[in-house]
Amino acid sequence: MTTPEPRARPRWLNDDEMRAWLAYRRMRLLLSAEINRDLAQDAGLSEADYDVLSNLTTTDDRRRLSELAARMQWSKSRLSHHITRMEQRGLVRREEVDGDARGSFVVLTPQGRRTIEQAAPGHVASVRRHLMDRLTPEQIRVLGEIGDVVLGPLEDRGHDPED
Amino acid sequence: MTTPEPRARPRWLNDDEMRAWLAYRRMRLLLSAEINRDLAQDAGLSEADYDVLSNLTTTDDRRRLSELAARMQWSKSRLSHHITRMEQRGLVRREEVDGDARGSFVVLTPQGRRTIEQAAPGHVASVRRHLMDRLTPEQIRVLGEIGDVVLGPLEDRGHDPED
DNA sequence: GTTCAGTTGGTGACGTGTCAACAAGTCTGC
DNA sequence: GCAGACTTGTTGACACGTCACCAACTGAAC
Repeated sequence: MTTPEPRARPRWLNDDEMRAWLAYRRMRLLLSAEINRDLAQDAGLSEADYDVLSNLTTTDDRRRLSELAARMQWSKSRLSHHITRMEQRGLVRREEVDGDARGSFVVLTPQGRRTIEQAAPGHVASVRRHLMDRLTPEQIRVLGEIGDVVLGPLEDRGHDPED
Repeated sequence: MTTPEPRARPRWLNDDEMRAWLAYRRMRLLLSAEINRDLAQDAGLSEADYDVLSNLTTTDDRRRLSELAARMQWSKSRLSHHITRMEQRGLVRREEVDGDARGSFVVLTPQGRRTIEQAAPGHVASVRRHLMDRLTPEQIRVLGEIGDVVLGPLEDRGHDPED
């Protein structure tokens, strides 16, 4: 309230910055909605489901819950809840870990594997249709750059999505 | 399942495309979390709250619910729920519309106005700190461009976020 | 061995967003 | 004026994510 300088003269966003900020926010809202819609319609999956499944396709189709959470940058709590729901739909199941009675594996079921394999081509097509095929190679490159610059500081010392 | 061509040879994402796609998704997850955290901490608002309030600051600090929903590209249902919650916190209130008994205005309360005015400088600073000040003018320009290209088709003939 | 700090994962309560259904009101054409 | 179509906004059920908390377990120091 009384801190004099920080609040004093805010440097507002200029036109380009405002345009970029709105672009980012609208994409978060509309682009995500569109891609999620496609995914739900032709595979019955949410984007979150798709992510879990695709991060689970490895040599043996299983990962420790913590490892999976860290990899996806989800909180363990979020993942635990989500796994519970996916378990009820038969897409994954939990399994005990030998040698660490606290731990649990998340394992892709055959149905889960079938589902992700059938969903993948359509999902890629959807990402292409709504995003990639509208951008020039240069724009795609810059988008990647932006991610590196913005996410670098957050992924390191950032406030982890830990519980 | 048996449609031969569309599913046949999916054009997977190349390296730059994958990098851009991951960048977009990680930003959606981490950048949003960071900016929301700041906003919650120093103004007690969610990003959604902030948006509603800032879209409500006009000459007379009021808008029709539908108009506000369209402007924000929210569904009327979402907005109605959210307004109910903000109403309970004293940030906005509903008011009847003369001449259309179905309608209702959403009106900024004095407390709502104070809140947004106090929150704005810190929020801008947060957007700068986490995003804008990390980007070159060129990157900012391209991000705006990307928004135009991607959102154009969605905002027009897109599946409206209507109820 | 025992202690104790740290880790792993789960849980319940809560705020949020979506979807489908709905009531009430308005508008159009006749 | 009135039937039928459309609009406005609300609601309830549900899926999701966060937060705070917890129980069970592990591992290192002593």
